[in-house]
Amino acid sequence: MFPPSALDPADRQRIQPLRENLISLPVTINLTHTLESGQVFHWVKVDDGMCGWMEDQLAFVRSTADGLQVTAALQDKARQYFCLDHDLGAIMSSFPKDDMMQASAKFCEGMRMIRQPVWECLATFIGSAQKQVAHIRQISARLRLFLGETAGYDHPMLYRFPTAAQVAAADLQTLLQCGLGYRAKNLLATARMVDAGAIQLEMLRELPIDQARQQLCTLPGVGEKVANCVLLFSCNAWGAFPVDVWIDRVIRELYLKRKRRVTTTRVRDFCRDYFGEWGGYAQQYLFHYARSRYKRSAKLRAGEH
DNA sequence: CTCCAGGTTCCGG
DNA sequence: CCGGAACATGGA
Repeated sequence: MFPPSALDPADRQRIQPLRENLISLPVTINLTHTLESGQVFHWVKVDDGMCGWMEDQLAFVRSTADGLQVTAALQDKARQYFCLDHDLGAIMSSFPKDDMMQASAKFCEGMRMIRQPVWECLATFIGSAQKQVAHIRQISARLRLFLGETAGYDHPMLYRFPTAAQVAAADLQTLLQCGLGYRAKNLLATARMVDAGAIQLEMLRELPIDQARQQLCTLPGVGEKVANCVLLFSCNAWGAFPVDVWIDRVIRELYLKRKRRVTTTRVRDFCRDYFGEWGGYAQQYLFHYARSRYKRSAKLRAGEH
């Protein structure tokens, strides 16, 4: 199985400093829901916590009754990364109280949004098209191992995610070996455009959401769905609402069940109007709940929640 | 083996 | 704007 599900003994020893001087940030957070719900794909379990990159810093985190624990030196980074400035309670209460939304809120209690680096998010989601979450993890691990810089650890996920320049300098063959399939040429072309300055990723955060989305969609392999993932997960656009196959099913079967001729345009407009300015959170909760339920039961059907 | 996965792009109605 | 089909790869 790739990547390895656990750290080898040497890595466990090496990350020990990250587990010292832990402080508790008093917030509501469920790390399993937050880090394993398809927002990010690179965290690895270590004992009772998890290890992974918060932007350019490798960290160990764990949740306890006191809140989120992280080594003191990285507390500011953690506040930023896990969006601890967001009032989860206020956000959740801003959503309609329909059955599906309430069931999702209950199941995903403590799930937070993550502020990701723009390039890493963009590259990862270009590779996510028609791929299972487990496979997206595999691609992330191989990109790190083949193209990223080592940080002195053995585990592939503890290598740095390759920069746009590093991906741009790669050949197609290497990207194919990462398991990207037909997405390889899109990632390569996008990396080269970013590296050449055809688009300023950091500037996207300053633009109105529609302009930012328009720019993102000029990149090969980036359509509306991937663009919305980038906007939501890395550009502070909390109303961005990615519609993937799961969300599409949820909306059509639960929210627009009696409607006729439900087109993709109509699904998109409904989501924007119904869930509001924090809709991205609602989307992530619905996505995670729908997938978790599917794994246990047979099929997504109205009335089962 | 078949089916499907956090889609995008191109093409004819 | 809308529906279909092609596009690679691997887990279930």
